[in-house]
Amino acid sequence: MNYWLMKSEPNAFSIDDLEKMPQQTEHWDGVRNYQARNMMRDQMKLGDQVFFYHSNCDTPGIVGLMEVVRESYPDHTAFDPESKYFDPKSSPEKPRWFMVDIKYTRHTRRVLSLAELKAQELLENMPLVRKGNRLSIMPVAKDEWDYILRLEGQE
DNA sequence: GCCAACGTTGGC
DNA sequence: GCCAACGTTGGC
Repeated sequence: MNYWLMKSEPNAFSIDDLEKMPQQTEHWDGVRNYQARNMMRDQMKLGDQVFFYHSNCDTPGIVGLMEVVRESYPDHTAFDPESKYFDPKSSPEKPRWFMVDIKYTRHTRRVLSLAELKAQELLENMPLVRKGNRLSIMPVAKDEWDYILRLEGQE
């Protein structure tokens, strides 16, 4: 099993929005970065566990847990000229962009802020806390995953 | 293939 | 709102 972290701006789509979706499930569309796409397309598997991260907000940080419930398939928003994610270079015959389906598991008991994560020596190798990293999807090592869940239990 | 210009991300 | 860090684009 793999572990991941996925970012979303809560203004656009928050953990609360995900919880309210039918089946508490939504497709993770709009990824337009090749590195992120490749991980999603090639490595995200059914049952993989995912941290939901709120970016570009008052307190950026991990706010919940989710699970991959459908492996990658073409991102149809790329085919829609009305969509802000439209990409004329992607077509149903030759899709360029992909998405997975994600299901809500739970909120974390508290927000694990970026500031708190940055203060953890054991997390210093996470791309998340490294300067200039802009990946919207990134792998999380199992020991990092476990460490963060233990951190959640502390006040 | 190089690289300047430009656009985006995202913390602060 | 600012700006650093990147990624992408396109002229040459």
